[in-house]
Amino acid sequence: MAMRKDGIDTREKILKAASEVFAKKGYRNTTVAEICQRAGSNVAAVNYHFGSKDALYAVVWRNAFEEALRAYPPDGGLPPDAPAEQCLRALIHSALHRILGTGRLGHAGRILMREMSDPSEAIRSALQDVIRPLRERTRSIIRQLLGSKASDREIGFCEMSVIHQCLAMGFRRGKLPPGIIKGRGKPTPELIDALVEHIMCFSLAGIKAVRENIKAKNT
Amino acid sequence: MAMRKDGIDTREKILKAASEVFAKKGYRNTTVAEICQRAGSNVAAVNYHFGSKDALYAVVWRNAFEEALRAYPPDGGLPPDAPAEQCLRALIHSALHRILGTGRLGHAGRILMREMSDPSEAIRSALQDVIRPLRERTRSIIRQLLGSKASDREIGFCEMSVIHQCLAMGFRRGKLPPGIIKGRGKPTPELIDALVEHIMCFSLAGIKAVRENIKAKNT
DNA sequence: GACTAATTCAAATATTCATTTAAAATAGAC
DNA sequence: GTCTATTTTAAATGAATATTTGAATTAGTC
Repeated sequence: MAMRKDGIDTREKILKAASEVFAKKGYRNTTVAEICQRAGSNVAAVNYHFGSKDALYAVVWRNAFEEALRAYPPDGGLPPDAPAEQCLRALIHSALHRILGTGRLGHAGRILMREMSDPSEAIRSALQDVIRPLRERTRSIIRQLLGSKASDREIGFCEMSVIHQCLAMGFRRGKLPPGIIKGRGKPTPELIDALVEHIMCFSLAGIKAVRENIKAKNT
Repeated sequence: MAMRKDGIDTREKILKAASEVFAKKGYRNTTVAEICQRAGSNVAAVNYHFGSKDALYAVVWRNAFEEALRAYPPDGGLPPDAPAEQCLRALIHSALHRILGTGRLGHAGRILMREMSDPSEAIRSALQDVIRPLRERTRSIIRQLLGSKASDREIGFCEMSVIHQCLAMGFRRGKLPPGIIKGRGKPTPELIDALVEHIMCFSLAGIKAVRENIKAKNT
């Protein structure tokens, strides 16, 4: 007999609930019980529908990531030969939205963030597969901006400087530091845009300075 | 009767072992059993000498933090009226050493890092007490560099840009990304110095660019 | 409407850990 | 050397939580 509609339903409800809780608390700090309670189902449902907490986590991750990348592609829809500066802006825009986005679309970013500082065996390799191409793209853009004389180390340092400005906000999940926003609310689209502008301005100047340094060293 | 010498001994051994394990794995992922095994003592020792895992963690944190701050003071020994640029360099130098330092002196930084993305109730308030003055100092330096026209938001953004470049490396504990160092080893003092220079160069240029932006807006 | 495979459910099981206990060992004061 | 408070130890306890089980329910097919 084929899958029943109510079965598909609770599967979906669990997926949704799990997404929310995993994104909010991380893998280790969420219990199957909490997921099921939020989904309005029995605790056995997770194992019935997904096999294990690990497997559920992997599915949640894949779904969330694919959805977020579809909503905010790292190339921002730019043609492959767009100027490096535009590509950088698109990259920052995409990263910030994936990390700060409220609702479903922010889940992947927040899970990724947690995995960076406390990797869980469950999705380690899947995560690497996903990060690698993103990093390659970043490095290629920065290489263009730094010029052909840049060493791997210089590119690596700049990559780190740019990306971690984007990740920064993710580490204070929700609770943005005082002085940046008034209340304690979620980041508004307006704030995200302001952040994109700030990181662009800061990073372009930083990269240019590093580039000058390289030039000075090579004379 | 006073404390016995062997008692003091195992207390010390546990403190040392706990420091190492907590710094490496974070609070939630370390077990009392592992600490005691590494210390060569019975599992009951933690509770006998410290009362609980929580309490042990708090002592470890306080010791590690005080030691690290003594070894790498955020003002780098500069006089209170030193120019802002020098203060910024000292701040970055201190932060990087506390985060990347191998051995004992790196523990506080690594614990702090973990607490940022996954705070444990055990030391939440102690942590805040410690971070507040550091942040105040950072903001004050950045305020000087940005000029008096800078808004709280602009200061906050720049603070974030600078500090998270320093934190960046901490999130890849040990495993530095390829392209930055050759092997997979621990960060060498030489690498740390290079990082300080990079972050200084990148950040000063970034801050200057933001400052120009502010000036342009105000005309 | 009866049948059956899919799903739900409550309870049981198993595992991992922190913490407690109470007896045994021992360092240090006298 | 004896005595006692301190410390160590192995085992017990208890709490949290993922997973399993088997019976009960139910949706969909004929």
